[in-house]
Amino acid sequence: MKKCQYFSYELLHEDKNCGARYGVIHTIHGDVYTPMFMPVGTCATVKYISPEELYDMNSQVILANTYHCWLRPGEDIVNYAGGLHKFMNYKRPMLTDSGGYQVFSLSKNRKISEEGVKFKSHLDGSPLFLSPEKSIEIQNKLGADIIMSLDECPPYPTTYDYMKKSIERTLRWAKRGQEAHNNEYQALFGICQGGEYEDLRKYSTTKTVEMDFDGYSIGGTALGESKDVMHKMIEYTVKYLPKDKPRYLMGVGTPEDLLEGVLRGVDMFDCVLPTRIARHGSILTTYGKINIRDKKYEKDLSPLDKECDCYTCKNYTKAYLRHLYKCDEGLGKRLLSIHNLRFLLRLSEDMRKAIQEDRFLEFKKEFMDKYGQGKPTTLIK
RNA sequence: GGGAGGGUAGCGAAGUGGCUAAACGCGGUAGACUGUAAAUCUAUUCCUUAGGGUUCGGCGGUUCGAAUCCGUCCCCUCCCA
Repeated sequence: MKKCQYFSYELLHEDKNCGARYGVIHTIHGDVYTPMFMPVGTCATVKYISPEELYDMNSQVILANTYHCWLRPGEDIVNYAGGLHKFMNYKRPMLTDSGGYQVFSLSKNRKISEEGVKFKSHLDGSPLFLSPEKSIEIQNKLGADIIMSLDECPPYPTTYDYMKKSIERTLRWAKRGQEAHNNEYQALFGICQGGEYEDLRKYSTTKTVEMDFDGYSIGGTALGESKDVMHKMIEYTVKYLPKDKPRYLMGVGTPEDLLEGVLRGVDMFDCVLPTRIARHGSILTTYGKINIRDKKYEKDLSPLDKECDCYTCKNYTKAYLRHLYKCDEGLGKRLLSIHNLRFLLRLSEDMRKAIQEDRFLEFKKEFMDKYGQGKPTTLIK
């Protein structure tokens, strides 16, 4: 195992009134401030968005996905090109997911064993085998600043017995991945699972922490559980995490989920939501979610969100964006994605500021008072 | 002037006596989307006071029953003169 000497986390300030924390992560590609939202670029690109546009919207870390990059173009080609940063011309820090989420999302096409996961490629059905060692090997070649240990992400709900077996196996996989890790420039995060079961969350978390990772991820949330359950999953995990390491809530989420996570001491988030829903016409605004497709915006010459400072809001009207959307023009998807990403990045900035001033709770209430005035967002049944 | 084929919902297009208010596609109107198998998926789309009402170029027939059969008129496309 190669321990990373180029990665560290500093807790700069804790809000006096809640668990929210402001910090900085040092990497060889620069410093990033937390709490932060990380845009997802599964196939080594944030869909429709260039690196320059990401810098402009003050994006810090972006993600790429091990499973997808493994299939195309292949980790050796990325490595030959000089790693993900050079390959895709992104100069800021990057993170790769381990393929653990595909253990969940491709569940119809895979089989889990102690050794690893057998997949059928979603592209052509060809057989694939991903082990903890293989995942780390691929990620070592991809060269992101932060990499993830391969985990099993069981669906929600999962029985207690299965979850117990699953977290035991994920712990063994974590150990194997740690031993396989062979790139001193990369920080390795362990992933805590355990579903909604308090004792399993505690067990998974404390055992993972004992292995001394560079940071800790909270997995298994936002899989269809209620908000209450999600909040409990976060609490059951954060409780056992060390203060001097970053905490990453994987796959989350909505503006309200970010606020709830930060309130409970989470530092990092990622989610496909802003980009995916943008491509489908849904827009996050200060006053709630809207759909640009709706006829009421046909002649609306105002920006998507009057309080937004993004490139799209500074330059384009709803009427034009609606037109682009309805014509299925790529520029529409790009402009809408820019807005939604900037919305969550700006929310992150505002949260950091509020925490430094010990007024996170007030900020959260003010934000939700406005955001809730729009159409209620029922993202989880 | 002669011959042939057509006119079905906003558009394209099935259907050729009852199971047809009428397949399907597009377009329209809405909804969903949380570590991306996602430029995807779902609902809805003649009118309606929800009981019904009015439709398949127009009009008139045949029939218990017609978008479907018959007559006639209008219009469109192609070929020959």
